[in-house]
This record gives sequence, C-alpha cells and structure tokens, in this order.
Amino acid sequence: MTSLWCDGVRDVSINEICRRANVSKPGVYREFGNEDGLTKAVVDLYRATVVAPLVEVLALDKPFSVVLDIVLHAVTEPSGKPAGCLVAELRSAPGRLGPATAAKVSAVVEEMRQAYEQWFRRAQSQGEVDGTVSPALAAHFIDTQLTSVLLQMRLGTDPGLVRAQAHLAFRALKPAVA
Amino acid sequence: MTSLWCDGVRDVSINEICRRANVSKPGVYREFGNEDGLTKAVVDLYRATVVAPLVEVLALDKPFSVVLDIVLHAVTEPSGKPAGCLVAELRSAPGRLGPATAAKVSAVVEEMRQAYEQWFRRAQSQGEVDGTVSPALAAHFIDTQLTSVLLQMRLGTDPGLVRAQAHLAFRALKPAVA
DNA sequence: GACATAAAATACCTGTCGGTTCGTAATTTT
DNA sequence: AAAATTACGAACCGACAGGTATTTTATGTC
Repeated sequence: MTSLWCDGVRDVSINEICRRANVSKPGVYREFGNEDGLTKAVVDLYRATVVAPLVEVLALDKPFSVVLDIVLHAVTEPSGKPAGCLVAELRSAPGRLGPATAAKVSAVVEEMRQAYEQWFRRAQSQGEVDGTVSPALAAHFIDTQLTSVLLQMRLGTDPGLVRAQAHLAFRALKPAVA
Repeated sequence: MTSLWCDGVRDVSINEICRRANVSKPGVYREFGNEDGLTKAVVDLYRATVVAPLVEVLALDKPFSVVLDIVLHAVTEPSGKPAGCLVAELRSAPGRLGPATAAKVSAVVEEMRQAYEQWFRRAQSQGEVDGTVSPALAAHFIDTQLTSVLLQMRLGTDPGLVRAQAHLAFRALKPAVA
C-alpha cells in the first residue's frame, strides 16, 4: 500500500494514488491527515530505505576511494527502483512542499551533509584526500556531485557516462600535487 | 509583455500570466497558439538573452581559467534576473513539456554542449587542462557542473559557497601531475 | 434475529487548470 | 457615413486537483 510508491513520486495526484493502490480517498486521509502527511511518510520511508544504508556505508572503515566506488555503484545501479531519487527531486522544488514534508526533507539533507563531512574528515586524517580543503566545503561538494548523479539518473542519462563524469569530478578532492 | 516573464518560469499557470501581464487569455492564445508555443517563445528569448552571450564568452581567445572565472562570475551573480536558470529548470522536468518546447530545449542544450567541448579542446591544445580526458566527457562534466551551479542558485544557496564549490570541482580538469 | 455503532466507500464541494465560444468595439474599405 | 472586417475580452467548458459530507457496509451485543 505505501510501498508501490517510489514509482510515481511527485507529480502524482492523490486521486491517482487511490486508483493505483485500490484504497479510498477518505482512507488515505484517515491514515495520513492530508497530502503533506502523506508525502512526509514517503520521505520517512525513503530515509529508512535509502539514506540510512548510505550513511552506514559512509561510516565504513575503508579507504576513501573504495567507499566512493561503493556509493557511486549503488547510486548508478539501474536496479530495482525506477532510478529516481526522491530527495533530489524534492529538494529541487521546495516551494510546493507542505511544512511537515519540508522539515523532514531538510532534516534528511542535513543528516547526509554531516555524514559526508565526517567521511571526508576521516579521509583527510588518512591523507587520502586534499588536506587543505575545508570539510564543510567538501561536504557541500560531495552533496552537489551526488545530487547531480541522481538527477542525471532520473533523466535517463547513460549510467556509464554518469559514472565516468562523477569519477572525473571526484578527482578534485585528490591530494594536491605529490 | 513577454519580458516580465523570467520571474515566474514554470509552475506558473496561463491564468496567472494573464493576471500579471494584464492581457486577456484569448490574446495569449492568438499570439502563441497554445502553452507549448508560449514556453517555446520563452526559451527562444532565453537563448538569445543568456545562451548566446555565454557561448560567445566560451569562444573567447583567453586562458581557460580566465574564461571559467568570467562564466562562473556571471552565473553566480545575483544581478538582475531572479537567479533562476530556465534551461536548467526545464531540463529537470522533460516529461511535461510540449513537443515544440522540448525540441527547442534540447537544441539549446546541444548547442551549449558543443560550445563546452570546443572550449575544452582549445584549452587542451594549450595544455591548460588534462590532455588525457576525452573532450566529450569533459563537455558532459562542464555541463553537469554549470547546471549544478544554476540549480543551487535557484534554490537560494549562498553564492559564495556555490562559487567555492564550483572552483573546487573544476580542479578535476587540471593537468595531471606535473 | 434486531439494533446500535464503528469503518469504509460513494458521491460531492470548491477552486483552478488549459483552452474556447461569441458578442462587441475598433478599424478599415468604399 | 455606412458596411464589412478585424481585434479584443468577458464568460464559459470540461477535466481534474485537494478535501469532505453522507450513505453504505460490516461488526459486536443482547
């Protein structure tokens, strides 16, 4: 009921949802209150399904490049879900989100940002990345790059090209000179 | 009439447009045929106003980093227009575009891609960027990065941060080692 | 089996969307 | 100046959005 949801994400009406899920509209409102509650529930599901495993991988005690490869592979994998990243999509249209959804989204975004920053800090202490780059900036950079990857995947860009482009981008974090 | 348009771009209804511009709805339809025609006209205007100057800058006979600075500065400038990049926005929602608009958008995108590729090629021949990176990949990379910048600006991210992040990203194109 | 009650679904409300009809005012033609 | 033509715009159309009131259906109790 809540699950076959990741297919149509935004741009799908409550009417359409009821049609697909074979539930009545008042049923949805009884369960979630209003549209905002429903989208927030979807974001919750997304966080548990996608974000939590991601931050776990980021906390892995492995070399930076290995973790990076895992993440990029996971994110460009055409597996299962229809290649759309919910948060990337939601972030790009913050105007029309209900307050509960907006709050949840920014909480998730902040959670990821912190995970990125910590990941980068650890890599810095290992000398695996440029030590002169501020972790805050690096976190923003990583966020930007991964968001780009997700958006490209959503648009149907060739995964190989996306991956190559991302690898190229992450060269920017390599330790300066030698 | 057509001008005060860049403010609300997508997500603005024809009704709303008429209200703001003080024109009648049939007037709009007489002028542009349908919504697709109208959005296509906006893209045309955008191309003439924004894209054409950009490709001109890219064709400038100056060092890569200088051109890059000009472009980044122009793109992160809070000047004039409300910081939204039309094409970046339109590309992220190709599903709901009319055929004429979609065609125009992809033509503009291709035009920019070629400009990027040529720019990079010239820089390669000058030894200003990594010679081992394929120009096609580099063009995709540049497109991705600049699109990211535009999207961030649209979301209201601090321009300084956006610029710093972009500069960091473009280090990836620096010549390998030394 | 009769009846009160809780749950769920049908049918509906209001508002806006993209798009159009048609009466009228302005303009041209003679 | 009268007739023909064009340009314009208020009102309207069906579709569908988010959200709700009312009727139906199932259930528990005596």
